[in-house]
Amino acid sequence: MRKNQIRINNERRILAAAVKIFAGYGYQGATMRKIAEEAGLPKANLHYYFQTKEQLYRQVLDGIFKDWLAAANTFDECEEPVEALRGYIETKMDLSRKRPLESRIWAEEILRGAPLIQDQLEQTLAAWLDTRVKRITDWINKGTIQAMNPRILMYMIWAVTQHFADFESQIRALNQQQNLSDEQFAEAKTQVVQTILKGIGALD
Amino acid sequence: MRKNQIRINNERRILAAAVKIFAGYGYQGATMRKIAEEAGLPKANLHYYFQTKEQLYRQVLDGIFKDWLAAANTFDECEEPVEALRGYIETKMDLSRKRPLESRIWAEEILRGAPLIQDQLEQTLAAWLDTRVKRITDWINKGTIQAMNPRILMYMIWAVTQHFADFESQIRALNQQQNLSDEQFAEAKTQVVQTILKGIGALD
DNA sequence: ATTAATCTTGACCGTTCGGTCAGGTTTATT
DNA sequence: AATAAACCTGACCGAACGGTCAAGATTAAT
Repeated sequence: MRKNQIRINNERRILAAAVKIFAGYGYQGATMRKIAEEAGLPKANLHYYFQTKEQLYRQVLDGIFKDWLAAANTFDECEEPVEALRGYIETKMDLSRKRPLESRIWAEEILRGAPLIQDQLEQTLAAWLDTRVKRITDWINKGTIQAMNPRILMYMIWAVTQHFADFESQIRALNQQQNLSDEQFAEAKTQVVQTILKGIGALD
Repeated sequence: MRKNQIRINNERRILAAAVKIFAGYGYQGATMRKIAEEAGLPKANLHYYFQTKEQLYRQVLDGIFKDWLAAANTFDECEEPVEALRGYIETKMDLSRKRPLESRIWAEEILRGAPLIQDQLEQTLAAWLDTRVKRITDWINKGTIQAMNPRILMYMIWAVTQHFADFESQIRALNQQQNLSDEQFAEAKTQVVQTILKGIGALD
């Protein structure tokens, strides 16, 4: 029962190539020719599976968005703010480390004013954020963490964790032209968690 | 003694238009036609003052880089970590608020791997960072702030402050389709400063 | 007033872009 | 074995790109 196997395989190949090229050149800078070359397929073949460049790009964005939301599981499963936030920050840091390309595509889309994902931001992401804001507000009301604006806290977490993916080339230039080693990244992860948790009065 | 007045005027107009268009569309998405239209000049005239699109883009980046470094004055003029860091963070936040376009151009350049400014990053910015790292290390050795990796602290500050410019469209989508009001932004500024300073043990 | 330098611009050029399509090949169904 | 469905692809298209250029207009210097 392995119908469509060809389609499944080729779509996967094309999407993987598209992630690389979109991340490396941006939406406008990426060309169907480059993606086809990266995928090892003729350009016309891409248009057989994805009618337009924009449609291919949308599917890439969809995949990123799903990973993005899935990273919140830890946040939801933990009762206490220290565990929940630590887990969420660490998961986001790991995502930046393991899948920086996706983070960069997302960042560029937002940078350009989110022309294609505005709806998703205003609907899905806004709802997602609302429920997390409520949880943080509960913690504040219970006195577990200090009073603050939960939205700004989330913005800070997103900013810092994604920075290690989005600004990788800057960090490399400031680190003797070397990407952060596993040890350096682990140190960064620890320090980010500590600084934020301590910064909102969740520690000591 | 107002020679070259025409040149000065037109270069300024073109550069201002270039900032808008590069920020709005990215390097590849920006076209000389759009910039010319924004500047209210014929396209051929742009090439009279700036030979190529890349040269125009480089000059835009140079201007941004200078502002960027100039923001560090507060940092250098203050003796104590709380003053110095608070001043630096606030200055960077104000830059994000008042000149988000420049921040976005910078971000896109880094996102693409910094193809045109790698040298500046490795030379000027690396040296700039080194001297600030030394100052922070002194504070740590004196026990004014807790032990940490000063570089990661700087990355965090950059990430958070620039996020409010670079991810403005995301923040707007999560804020009932409204840009942050002056009051909201002031709140964000305060919270960012408080969280980071408290997070590194510089407060209380 | 004359000359030189600077500035302006419409028309044009080669290249590359996203996308199309006809016709051939391979795979699945009966 | 025959038919249908899915897949493949070289060649092509109009549009838009960055950039050029010659010829004219304006400004500065003498």
